[in-house]
Amino acid sequence: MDIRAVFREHGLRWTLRRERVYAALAASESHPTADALHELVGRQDRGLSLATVYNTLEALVDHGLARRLSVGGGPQRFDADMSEHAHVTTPDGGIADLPPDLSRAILRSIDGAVLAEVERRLGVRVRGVRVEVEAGRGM
Amino acid sequence: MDIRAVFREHGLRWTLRRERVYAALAASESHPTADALHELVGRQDRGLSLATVYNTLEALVDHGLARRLSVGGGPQRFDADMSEHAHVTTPDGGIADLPPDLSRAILRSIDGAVLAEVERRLGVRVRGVRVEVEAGRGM
DNA sequence: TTTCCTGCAAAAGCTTTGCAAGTAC
DNA sequence: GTACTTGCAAAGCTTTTGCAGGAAA
Repeated sequence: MDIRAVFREHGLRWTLRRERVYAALAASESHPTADALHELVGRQDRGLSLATVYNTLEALVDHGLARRLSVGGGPQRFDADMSEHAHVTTPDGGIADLPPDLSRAILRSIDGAVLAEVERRLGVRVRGVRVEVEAGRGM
Repeated sequence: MDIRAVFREHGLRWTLRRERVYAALAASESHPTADALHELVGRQDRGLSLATVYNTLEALVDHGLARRLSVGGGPQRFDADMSEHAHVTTPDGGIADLPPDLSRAILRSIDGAVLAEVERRLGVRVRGVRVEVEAGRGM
């Protein structure tokens, strides 16, 4: 599907730079940092500035086309996969998707009634649940 | 219980500064940042440097007396409550504990068999599962 | 006595911002 | 034409580090 159309649907102005950053993010498996994307896209597009990558990522997040992943410590990582899915974090600071079936199994097992109770007691709306499996080294 | 003894049990050298930082962190409900702790403890202990707060927090984390909380964006937050518990994050970047019973209900509902499957397929050891409920504004 | 901790100041890393010029709509 | 985006450079904020002196074990 045309990226231009995706942007338009999300109320985001199209530019060639944004398209490239978004395409690279969507194609990546590794939940890259802004710097990694700058490096990656910059190989084809020499003039791309790091500031534009940051601005683009913020625009993507604001318009619901990407997520910020919270990792303890290091630079921020981004993910263009907006479907509900869980992550695994490794001791060296890496982060990866859990295989889709396991992701689903975990997320489905969380009882909706408990989330409704959270809403009732805290007076908030639950937007989603983030699940991260912390992996230690070896077995 | 004596903080000195807690440190010793965890193989962490005791100093008055560390005791104060740890006590303040343990007493806090708000998952403070390093800067917030520096400000808080610094009211009683004027000479405390921010570098020492950072060093202390790192030592606490390394010795299993505190956790680093990953929040998207802002400065790092810390938590001295090492029991398995879930958090709620608010749209303004805040983070709070879920009420204990709801925490338990969510964490217990995650099927151990699925985690065993994660270990088998990914060849890792599962150290824990982080759960964060994302709260939106109002209801 | 040995090893580690501390404050200070400087450095390093990540992210945001101001501005003038350029581009999407 | 208007409003938003861009690159550049500078600033801002968070975190780490080197070092000389001091404190814990």
